[in-house]
Amino acid sequence: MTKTGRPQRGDGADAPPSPKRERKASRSAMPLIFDDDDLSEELSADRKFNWSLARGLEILRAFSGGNASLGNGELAEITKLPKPTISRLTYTLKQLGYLQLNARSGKFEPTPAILALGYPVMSTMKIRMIARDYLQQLANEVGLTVAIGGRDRLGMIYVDASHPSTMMTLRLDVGSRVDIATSAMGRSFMHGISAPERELLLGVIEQRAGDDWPTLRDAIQRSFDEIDRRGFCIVDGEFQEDIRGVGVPLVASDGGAVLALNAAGPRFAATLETLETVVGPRLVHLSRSVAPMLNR
Amino acid sequence: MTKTGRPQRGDGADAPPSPKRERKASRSAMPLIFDDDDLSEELSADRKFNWSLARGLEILRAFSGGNASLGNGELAEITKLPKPTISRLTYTLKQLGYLQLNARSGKFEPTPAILALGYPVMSTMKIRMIARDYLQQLANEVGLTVAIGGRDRLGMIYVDASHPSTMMTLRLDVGSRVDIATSAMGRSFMHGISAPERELLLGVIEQRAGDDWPTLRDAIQRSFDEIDRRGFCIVDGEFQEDIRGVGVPLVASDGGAVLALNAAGPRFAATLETLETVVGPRLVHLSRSVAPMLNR
DNA sequence: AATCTAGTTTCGCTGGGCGAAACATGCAAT
DNA sequence: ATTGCATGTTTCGCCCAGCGAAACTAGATT
Repeated sequence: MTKTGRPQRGDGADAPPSPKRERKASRSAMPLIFDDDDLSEELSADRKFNWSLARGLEILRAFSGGNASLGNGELAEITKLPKPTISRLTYTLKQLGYLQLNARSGKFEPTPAILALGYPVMSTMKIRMIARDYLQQLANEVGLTVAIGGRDRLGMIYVDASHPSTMMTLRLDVGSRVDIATSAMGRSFMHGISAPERELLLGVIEQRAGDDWPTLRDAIQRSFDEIDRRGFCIVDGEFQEDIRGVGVPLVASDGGAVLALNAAGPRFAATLETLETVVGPRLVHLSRSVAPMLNR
Repeated sequence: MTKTGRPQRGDGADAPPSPKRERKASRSAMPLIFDDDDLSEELSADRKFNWSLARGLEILRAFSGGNASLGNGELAEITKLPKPTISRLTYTLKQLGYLQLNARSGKFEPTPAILALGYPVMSTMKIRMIARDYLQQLANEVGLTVAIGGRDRLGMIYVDASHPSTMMTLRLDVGSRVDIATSAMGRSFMHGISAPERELLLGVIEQRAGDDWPTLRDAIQRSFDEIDRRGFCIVDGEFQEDIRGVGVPLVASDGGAVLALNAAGPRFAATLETLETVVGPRLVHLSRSVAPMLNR
């Protein structure tokens, strides 16, 4: 969130000059990606874009940063919005039942009501009904978490996840977020989308990567090659130290939705060989079986 | 959503007089409950309340009405907002990645990104980590869906749910919504909250119930009595024909969060006697075990 | 009492958001 | 082609909802 706002109250006699505000011209209206703190740019001068809504949602997102509860001050910090604005938006969200004020700490915390927003997503995804049992079965067999994910900005969100009955660590559940660039799931997803979309995404990833880009680009390219060759890719320790996983694109046969499958876990849970000879092929098979059912 | 808006463009010569607009005085700023289409009232003149945000979120909620995808027209219908407003808000939500336009149907559908909003709720709820295995175990043993839920307006949202490995029907999952007044879970929740809050809620439920209120009130009272007597309540076929369930309040020992547990399924899955002698007591026990862990 | 920190409220301004109406588009029936 | 209907977008000018600087309030700490 940046959108600076408006100058105000230049005020009486010798008030300090309010900081200069720039207004940018909009360029495009592509899918739009942006990560973290950066909406601005594209939308600054878009007459159709409603900033109040965007800001409010950005507040809800702020809680994904690992903090269970946040005060107005912290929210102002995170979102870069002025305090009064935060105050009013949190007030609104509280009235709507999406946030509640923890009397003890004086901070806000998200409520179950927010889950209701996500329900339509989960319930209308046929795959979940269909694939659920396959996921669970595969998870148990290979001892890894098996999940379906879709894109959110520069991350992949777990839409469904099955854990093997044994695994206690690495419980990434529905709604979890993994990086799109360094995870097997993310790369599989990127492989599944159209070329222009992919280029757009990679462009943003490049920007974010900075100096690491050459390395990252090569790694991504290798994953793409793997998928071309045998349908799946393996990522070992790039997304997170000591985590390895397999990814497979999941593309609706009518070209509609694009998702991705993965199977992942701590290194000790699976050798690279197992991933290559057993898990990968199984995932590919799973993907082929459910892809035709994705069409609504 | 009602908040009528502003008159405009009374316009040239003999234009039809734009409809009169009333502006209401605000009354209170209580927790606020409202269901379905009715925010208005309380907030109309609240300087702190941001309507754009509320409207935008209302659009996301509209998809909970069972429709997987909705066009701007339908959304206008449902939310009672004028078309241009809908147009802009859906545009904004699309830009933010929460909605995507299905090219085939020309309608919007919610995306996985929305799940990311709910993740903080799920991840910070310690109970989920702790109770998860108990839930699953109980679910398998009694052959019913066992869930934890919190309130959302006049419904209860499943925060966690475990299905018995056998059950294929009635898969109410995380994010599912059941009525607060006619479900065992809902009534258990109401039993758990403070008296003033409860009265407030019952007031709204009364309004919504209309002529059915006397019957409903008695049924709710009976459930309250059951909970007083033995810790749980049983509801058979009130929430939904052929569904029966047991509910238990789940109150943090520090009085913070209030949730509820339930175990439910189709009638054939459990006799009333089983619910009374086995499932109920087990749920009560579960509630007692995890309640102390609710404090953050 | 003085200083910090955290949040809320005031206040005046103004441009962001608004809806009526006009326009565009798509599809069917005539 | 034309008309009609249904759906969605864009224009346009208005104006008040929302904004942020600054003042204020409330606690906590020194």
